[in-house]
Amino acid sequence: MEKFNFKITKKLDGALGRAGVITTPHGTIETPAFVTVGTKATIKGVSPEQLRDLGAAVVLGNTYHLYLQPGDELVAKAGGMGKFMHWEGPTMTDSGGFQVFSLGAAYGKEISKVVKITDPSLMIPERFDDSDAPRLANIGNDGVSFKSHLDGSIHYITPEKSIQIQHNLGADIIFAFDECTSPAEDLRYQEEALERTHAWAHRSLKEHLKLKEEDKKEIALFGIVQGGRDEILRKRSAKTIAEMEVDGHGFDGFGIGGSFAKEDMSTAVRWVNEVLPEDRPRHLLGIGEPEDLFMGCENGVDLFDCVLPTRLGRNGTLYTKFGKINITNAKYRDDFSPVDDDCGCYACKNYTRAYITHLFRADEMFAGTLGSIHNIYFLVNLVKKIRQSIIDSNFSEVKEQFLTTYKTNKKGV
RNA sequence: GCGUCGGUGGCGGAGUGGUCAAUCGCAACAGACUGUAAAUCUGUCGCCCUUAGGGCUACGAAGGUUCAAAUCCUUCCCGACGCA
Repeated sequence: MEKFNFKITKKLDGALGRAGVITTPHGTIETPAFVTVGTKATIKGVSPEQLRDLGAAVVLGNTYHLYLQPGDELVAKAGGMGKFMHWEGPTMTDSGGFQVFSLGAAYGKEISKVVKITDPSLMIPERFDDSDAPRLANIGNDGVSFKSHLDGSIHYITPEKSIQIQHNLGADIIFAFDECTSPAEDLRYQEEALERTHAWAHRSLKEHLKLKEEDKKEIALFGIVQGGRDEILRKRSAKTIAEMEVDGHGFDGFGIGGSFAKEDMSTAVRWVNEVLPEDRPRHLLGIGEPEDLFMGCENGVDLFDCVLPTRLGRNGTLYTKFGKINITNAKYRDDFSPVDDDCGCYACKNYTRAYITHLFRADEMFAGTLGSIHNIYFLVNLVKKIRQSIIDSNFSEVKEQFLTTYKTNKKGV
């Protein structure tokens, strides 16, 4: 069985970017790569065969969701998440740290991971003051108390518990339990949360090494860098996580977490990747718009995951080289061209916009499948092109060319 | 022919004297979505003026009662059912 490792094959001149290969027990991942999100051990609406055929390399499942349903022990009994879901390639699981945010501070609110407001501190306090707002995740220093959205039962997740669940799920790469903070939080809170995330990272690492000793599973653990939008915190976090060790063992790679204001993202990523050691892979958690992918690759990110291709694909928004289109718009009813005439995906090679808009209008399940296949292909392939451009030393040209066309946003073309 | 019930916005269907341009659902139109509480959510949805707001035309048709009618009365048209 191949052990986890990461090799850099080419670096970007004058920037942090690089192309490389991650090896896992279930195959290799050529990086940079777009990781597809299969929260509940399925890419919503897409079969593993379809996923493989469109060129995806990795699937990311979720600790919290799989722990609640069907239960991590059942998944272990099935032979691990990959075997359970019939995905033979590399797998990852997220630790549940994002649910600390999405079911906590963001619960019932219009806050998302990437905020539109340039300066999140300008968010209207009354709107975001949630001290007594209901939430499904409540943070303590030792762990997080979750109230299940499925049946209301209470579950206390500690770093140790998250790692135990993840070892049961048995992915090739797992993440330390962290606290993804809201962009609306002030610096004082970000700092407090960061200390907690660091303490949890240490406990995660310790538990992981202990379990690895016991279960002999070839699982790699990534530590997560947080720190909000503050330079000092981000760099401190990167340094802390990078240097963190238990019995001489550190993290196998890194996650860059947290939520951002769109404009902050590139600086935050740069701050972190300037500090993180070069020889271990970096995963920018939950980010995946095309312009973000260029930004991340340029700034030394090796892995991205994002729900956007599947969520948008299911909801009728499709990527094209001219920007995103809403395929349910009336103008596509009699448009017999493919979604994107340059696209080589199954949906574009075989179906028209008219047909896909019909499927959406008729509430047919296949609509979401075709939309997801197209969007995943689009993003997976975009990152592959970026990777190739790093290898071919023409990243800037490829970026410039793509983004210029993409921003024209010629809807209807 | 007689009787009963009913005719409301693209459709279904509330409302049964003022707070009704008319609840709600569907359809339609548009928007949002970034480690998935999401095959979800939001907005618009009679016409005109630029939003707050204002004006106009509307609840089968035509008359009428009333300060005020989708709502009451009369006649007519149409539909369902019942009796001949």
